Amino acid sequence: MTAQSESAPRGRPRSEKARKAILDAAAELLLERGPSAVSMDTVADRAGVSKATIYRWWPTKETLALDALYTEWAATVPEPRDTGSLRGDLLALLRPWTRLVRGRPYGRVIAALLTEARTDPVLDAEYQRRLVQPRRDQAREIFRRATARGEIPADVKIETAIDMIYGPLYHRLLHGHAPLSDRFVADVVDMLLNGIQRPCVNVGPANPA
Amino acid sequence: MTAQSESAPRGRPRSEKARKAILDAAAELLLERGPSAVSMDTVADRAGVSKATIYRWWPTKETLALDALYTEWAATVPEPRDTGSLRGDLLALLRPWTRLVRGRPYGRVIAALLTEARTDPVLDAEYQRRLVQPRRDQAREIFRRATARGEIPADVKIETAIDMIYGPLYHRLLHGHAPLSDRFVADVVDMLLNGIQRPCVNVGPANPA
Amino acid sequence: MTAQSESAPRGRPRSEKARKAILDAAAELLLERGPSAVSMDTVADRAGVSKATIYRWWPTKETLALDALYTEWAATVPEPRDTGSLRGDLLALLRPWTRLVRGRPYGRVIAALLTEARTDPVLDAEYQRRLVQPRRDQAREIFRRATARGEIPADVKIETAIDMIYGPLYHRLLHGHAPLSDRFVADVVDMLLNGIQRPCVNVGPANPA
Amino acid sequence: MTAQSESAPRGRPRSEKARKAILDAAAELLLERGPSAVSMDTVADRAGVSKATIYRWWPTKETLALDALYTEWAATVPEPRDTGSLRGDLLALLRPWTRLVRGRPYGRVIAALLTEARTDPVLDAEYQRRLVQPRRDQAREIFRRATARGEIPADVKIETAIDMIYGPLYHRLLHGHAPLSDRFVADVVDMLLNGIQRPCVNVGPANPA
DNA sequence: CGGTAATCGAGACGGTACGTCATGTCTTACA
DNA sequence: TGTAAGACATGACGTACCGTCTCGATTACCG
Repeated sequence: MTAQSESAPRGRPRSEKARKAILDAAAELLLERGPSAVSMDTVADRAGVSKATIYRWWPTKETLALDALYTEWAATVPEPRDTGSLRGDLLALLRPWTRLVRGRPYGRVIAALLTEARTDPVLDAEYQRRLVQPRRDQAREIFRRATARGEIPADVKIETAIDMIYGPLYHRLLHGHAPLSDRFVADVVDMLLNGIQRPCVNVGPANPA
Repeated sequence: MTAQSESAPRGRPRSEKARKAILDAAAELLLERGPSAVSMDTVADRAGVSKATIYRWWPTKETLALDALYTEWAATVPEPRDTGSLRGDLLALLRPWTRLVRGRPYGRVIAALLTEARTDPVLDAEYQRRLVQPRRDQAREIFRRATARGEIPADVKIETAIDMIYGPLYHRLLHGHAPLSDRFVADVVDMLLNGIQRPCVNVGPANPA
Repeated sequence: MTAQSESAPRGRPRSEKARKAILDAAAELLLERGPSAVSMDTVADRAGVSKATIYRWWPTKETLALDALYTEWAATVPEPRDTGSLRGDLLALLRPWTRLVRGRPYGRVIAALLTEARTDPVLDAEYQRRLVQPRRDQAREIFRRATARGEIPADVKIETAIDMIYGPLYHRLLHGHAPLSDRFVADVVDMLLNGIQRPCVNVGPANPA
Repeated sequence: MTAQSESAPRGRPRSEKARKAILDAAAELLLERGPSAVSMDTVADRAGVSKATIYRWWPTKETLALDALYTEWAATVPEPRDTGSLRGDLLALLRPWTRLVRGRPYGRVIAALLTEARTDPVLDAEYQRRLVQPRRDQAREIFRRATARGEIPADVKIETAIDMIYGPLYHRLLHGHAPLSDRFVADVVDMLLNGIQRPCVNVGPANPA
C-alpha cells in the first residue's frame, strides 16, 4: 500500500476528457492556424468545453499553449542513445528534433511563446523547465561523455558549445531565412567540432574512423 | 528642359512631424512596455495623432513596430572597418551589436516581430530586407575578406558560418537562458574558428600576436 | 406535475439593472440632446455599462431608441374610456397624447425613427407594432362604437378617418410650423365630424351652440 | 436697366458645372441609397469634385440635401390653376404632388430633413421657406377663393384646414402604413368638405348622390 | 500682358463613432 | 467541488465620416 499524500479529494473530480479535449484543441489551433488563432473562446468552443473550465486550470493562454506544445513533443521525442562518438551523438540528438520541427509551423509557435516569456517570468520559468532544459540536459550529457572519451578537452565551455549547436538551428527555425535541412545540421556539428580556420594539421578527418 | 522624375505632388503634403511622433511613440512603447503595449490607440494617443493617420501609412502595427525598430537601429549601428583579421573583424561587428541589444529589452520585440513574420509573408520580406540582410551582408563581406587573406579555405560554407555566429547570439537574446556577454561573443567566435575537437596541432593561437 | 413552459435558463441571468440603466440613458439622451446624441458609446458610458452588453440585446441604436421611447410611453398613456359620444371619445384619446408629446421634443425622435424605418423593414415592423398600431386600434374601436351608436354612417372609411385625425397632429409634431394646442385638437375633431363646407342644415349635436 | 448692387466679382468665378454635379450626385444618392448614403466624401467622389468645394457652398450635408431636393421639386411641380370649385382646386393641387412623391422614396428623405430641422433652427427656416410655405401658400389661396365663391364660411380656420389636407398625406408618406393613392387623396378632401357625421342634409354638389 | 484673387482638384490631418472581437470575471443551475 | 452556459466590464480592433487644413493649378478681372 502506498502512502496517500493527498487528502481525500472532495467534490466532483476533474474531467480527464475535458483536459484532453482542451489540449488537443489548443494544439490543433496552434499548429494549423497559428498562435493568434488560439483564443480562449475558440479553444472552448472547439473543445466543447466551458471557458471557465480552461481558466480553472490554465491561468493564461500562453500557459495553455506551452502545455499543448509540451504534450505534443513529449510524446514524440525519443531519448537518444550513445553512438560512440560526439559527432554521432549530436546528430542522433538533433536530426529527429529538426525533422519534427520542420514538419509543421513550430517557428511561429515558439516565437509567440518567447515573446510572452520575455515579459512574464512565471511562463519563462515553465518554458525553460519543460522545453529548454531537457534538451540542454541531453546535450550536456553528450558533451560529458565526449570529454570522458577524450574527444574534447576538459576546459571546453559546454554551455557555449550547446548554444553553438542549438543557436543556429533555432535561428533558422525562427527567422526562416534558410531551410533547416539535415545537411545544415551536419555542417553545424562539423563546424563546431573542427572550426573553419584554415586546413588544420590534424591527423585525419573530424571523425577518425 | 530637364527630365522631371517626380510628378508634381498634389494635395496636402505628408506631415513630417506626425511621422516622427508616431515612430517615437511606437519605439518608446515597444521598448518600455513591450510589444503588447503597442496598440494603435495608445500610439495615436501618445503621438497626439489620429488613428487614421497611422493606418494611412502603416497597414499593421507590426509594420509600424518594424519601422520604429529600424529607425532606432539604423541611427545607432556603425559600419565596421577592416581590422586585418577574421577574428578582429567579427568581434568588431558583433560587440557593438550585442551592447546595443543588451541595453534594452529587444528580445521580446524581435520575438514579437518573428511571430508575425512567420505568418505574414509581406512583413517577413520587409523584416529580412531591413533587419536581417544588412547584418548578414556585413558578415558575408568579412568572411570574403578572410578567404582572400587565406585565413579560411575557399570551400567554407559562408551562410552556415554566419548562422554559427548570429545563431548563438540570437539564441541567448531570445531565450534569455544566459547573458549575452562580451565574453560569450568572443567564445562563440573562437569556437567557430578553432572548433572544439581536441587540441589542434595548429601553428600558433587563433590570433597570432 | 405541472407543465414547465420555460426550459431551465442556463448561465448567468440577464442583468435587469443593466437593462434599465441602458433604457434610461437612451431615453434621457434621446429627449435631452436629440437622436444624434444617442451613440452607443455615449449610452454605454452614461449607463455604466459595456458597449457589448448593449449590442447583445439591441442590434442597432434605432432599435434601442424605439425601445426606450416605448418604455416611456407605455408607462404614461392610459386607456381611454367610453364617454358616450364620438367627439368626447376622440378628445379623450387625443388630448392626453398631445399633452405628453408637447412636453418634450418628441418630434425629432419620431422623425429619426421614421427615417430609419423607411429603410429598415425590420425596424419598421417593430415601430408599427409598438407605437402605431396600438393608437390606431384605440381609434378604430372609438369609430366602431360611434357606428353602433348611429353617430356616423356604416360606410365611413375608418382607416381614412383615423389618418384624418392623427395626420394633422403628427404633421404639426413633425414639421413644427404651428403649435399642437388643445384648441387645434378640438378643431381637427370638429372639422372631421362636420366638414367645412358651408353651414350644414344639421339638427345634430356635433356643435351644440 | 437695374442697378448692379454687386461689386465686380473678383477672382475665379464659381464653377456652374461643379454646382450641378454636386446637386445631381446628392439627389441621386438621396433617392437611390437613402439619406444615410449622402456623405460628403461620397458626394464629392461621385460628383468628381473636391470636398472643400462642397463645404465652400453648403455648410452641412442637410443643407445640401435640402437644396438637392428643392432643385428636383421646383422643376417638377406646376402651378395649379382655378378649376372653379374648392374640391377641384384641392384635387388639382394634391394629385400631382402625391404622384411625384409616390414615385420615389421621398418619405425617408423628408423624415431625415425633419429630424435635423427639429434641432437646427437655421435649416428649419430654410426648409419651411422652400418646401413647406410654397405649398401652404397655394392651398391658402385655394381656400381664399372658395370663401370668395361662398363655398365655405368666412370663419373657417384656414391653417387648420390646410393641416387637415396635408397632414393625412404626409402621415401616409412618412409612416408608410397605407398607400398614398389617388383614391385616398379624394377621400381626404371629401371628408374635410363634408365631415363624417351622419348623412348631412346638404344641397351642395360635393358628393352629388 | 502681367498681377491679384478667388475657386478648384487633391488629399493629409485630428477627431468621433461605428460594430466586432477577445480577455478575464462573474453568476446560475446541474452533475 | 467541477462543469456548462452564458452575461458582463474592459478595451483594442480596423473602417468610415466629419470638418479643417495645405498644397499646386486654374481662371477670371484689372491695371
